[in-house]
Amino acid sequence: MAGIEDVAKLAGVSTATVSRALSGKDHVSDRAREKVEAAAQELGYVASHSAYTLATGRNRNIGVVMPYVDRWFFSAVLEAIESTLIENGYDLTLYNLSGGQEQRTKIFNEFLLRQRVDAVLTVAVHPNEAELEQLNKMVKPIIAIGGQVHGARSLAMDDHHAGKLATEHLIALGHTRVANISGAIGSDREFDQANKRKEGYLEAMHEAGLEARPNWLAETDYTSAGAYKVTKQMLGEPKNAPTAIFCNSDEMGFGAIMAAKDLGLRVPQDISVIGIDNHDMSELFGLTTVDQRVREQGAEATRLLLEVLNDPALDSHVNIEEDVEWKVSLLVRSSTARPSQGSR
Amino acid sequence: MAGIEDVAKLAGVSTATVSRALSGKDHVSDRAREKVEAAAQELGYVASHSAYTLATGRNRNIGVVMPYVDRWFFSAVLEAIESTLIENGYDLTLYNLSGGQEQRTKIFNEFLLRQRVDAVLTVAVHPNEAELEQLNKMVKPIIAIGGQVHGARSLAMDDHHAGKLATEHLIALGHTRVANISGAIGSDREFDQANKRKEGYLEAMHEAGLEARPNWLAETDYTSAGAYKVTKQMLGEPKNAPTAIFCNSDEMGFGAIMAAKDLGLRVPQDISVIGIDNHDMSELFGLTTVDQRVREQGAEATRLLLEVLNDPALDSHVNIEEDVEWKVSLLVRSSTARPSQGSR
DNA sequence: CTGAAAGCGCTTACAG
DNA sequence: CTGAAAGCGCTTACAG
Repeated sequence: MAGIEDVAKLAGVSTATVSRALSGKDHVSDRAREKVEAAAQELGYVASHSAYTLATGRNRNIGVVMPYVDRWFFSAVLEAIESTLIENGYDLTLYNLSGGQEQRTKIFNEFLLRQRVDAVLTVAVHPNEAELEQLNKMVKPIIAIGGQVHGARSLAMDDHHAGKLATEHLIALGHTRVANISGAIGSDREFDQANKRKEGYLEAMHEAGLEARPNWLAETDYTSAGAYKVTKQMLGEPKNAPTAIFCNSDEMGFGAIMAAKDLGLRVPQDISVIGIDNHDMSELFGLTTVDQRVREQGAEATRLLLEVLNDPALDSHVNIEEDVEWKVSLLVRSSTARPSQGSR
Repeated sequence: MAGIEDVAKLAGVSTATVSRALSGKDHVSDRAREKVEAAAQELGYVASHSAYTLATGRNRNIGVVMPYVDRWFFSAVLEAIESTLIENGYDLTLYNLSGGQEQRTKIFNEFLLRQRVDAVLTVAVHPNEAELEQLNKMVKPIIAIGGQVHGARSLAMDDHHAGKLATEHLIALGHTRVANISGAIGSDREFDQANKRKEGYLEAMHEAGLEARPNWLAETDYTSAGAYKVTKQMLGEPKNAPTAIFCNSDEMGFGAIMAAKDLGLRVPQDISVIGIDNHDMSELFGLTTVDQRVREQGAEATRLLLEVLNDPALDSHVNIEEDVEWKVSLLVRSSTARPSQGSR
């Protein structure tokens, strides 16, 4: 492929002029610019990125770290991040933590330190102290989605509030026997959303003077299969089965709905279900949910990051803790309704 | 961050020795190696990637191009690719084509030509002639998943065979009124899987001496919402409603099942449904499918690519067309059964 | 406005 | 086995 030298020769100018003409940063005479542009066009010249990086220290590349990429939430947020970055001329390098501790260590201790990225965007990742220290070695901005990171900027919904909101919706409809299916504490140690959402549920129950019976509290992973299993168990109880279930995620909600149907129960007549997310398939299930506008969230976080990167006063901005709350709202569909008279 | 110079100074050797000791490629005395390793450890030295790339021409980075990242198939394949790459010390740079034609052009004409990747892996992308030419300018290996690319290596299932297999399963169960919900031709112009799967269906019908009535042929996008809609329409027909539906993907299968249930039909007693993929949620729906082991497919393609990259005779290997077929198999669950006697 | 030259931080023939 | 030095392909003060 053609290099800057070739372009300079063809245009009859120095490489410095080529560089200036193409970057558009410095003043170049119109005539020189035209010659350079024509030559570059003719040769199909694209500046080598590593040379650019070595000379400037800029990568035009963002590292994105997430615990999974094959779960809906993560893939949707990734899509939004990628689109926003490309629009702004940035590359995206993906690091996924699903490969276990060894891989995780490698990513934090080696990959991220190769000076290959200008900034790091974490999604629902909770770095430990040592990892945070490694990140800070890079002296580059960090922004976190889906949870706060000590000493870094973050954009996250209020999980406690979301859990409370979902539960209050059910209570307001008249439900008193409300269950919660929470993420298993420990299985996803990245985020402690699970806990916070559950606490929101507990608070709503408490404020309404309702008891949260032990058999209304289930834990499983964030999958529909897991929720299916615990829901069957819960609804199968001969006494005190709940009339409504708040699931920590929409995917869990899907599982709960399927379990109810398979037991011959009707949603929402016999059992109400609400989730959190507004998953692409929630419409299909008619699932009422707390919409967290996942894609907008990813795009917004990326914009925030880009702003920091483009700030001339960047150095002083590196790794300020600044927590931005992401607003969520109730989205009512057909999976929730008043409990039927003397239901079950 | 510490540079190679710092390490050399601390270890009391030249930078050449540091480089050799750390890369492990050239012979270095044990004593020198130990000193270098200790110094590198102490300083937390990680080689700058752009300098490495500029000096060697190697990026240890693969570009992955896909039309979406927020659809299950793509996110699952991406997860597998990423894990395989990280294991082998490679980075992954993601390019997603969902941003429209302008973005697509930018990716092929600029991003990929920056010499930032050692190879390109495309997933269900069908580059046009001009794009292919751009790719070939890079003189770097290309491997395609999910469809063949002219002049490049590929790993893909036989879509025609998959469609036929699914249809034959239904016919073998005794169904004669079998419908197909296909991807809308044109909506996903990347791949022409839609066509091939449909042709497999048509061939199976033909070979069984069955007619494929026009109202049994529907087209929609690859979503469950789209399939829901067309299924309702199809099953609502007063005459000649099908007793079985072959959906081009599992997500479409979910939509078909939901539509049937919402009409009060039982699956599989009143209507059988089969998909293609083996989506993570297929178990939940009890969906019979043609399993294409998505993650294994992504990992295998990545391994193939890495093999090519590590082949010392690489240059001669660049962009040979070599189509590897990926085997698929029928996975029977509870959404398919014999048609009931004189059903509907 | 433009060019010669230094420099970014590595790797790797070339000598020894 | 090891070091001095050239070179990878850009950008950007520094002079003019």
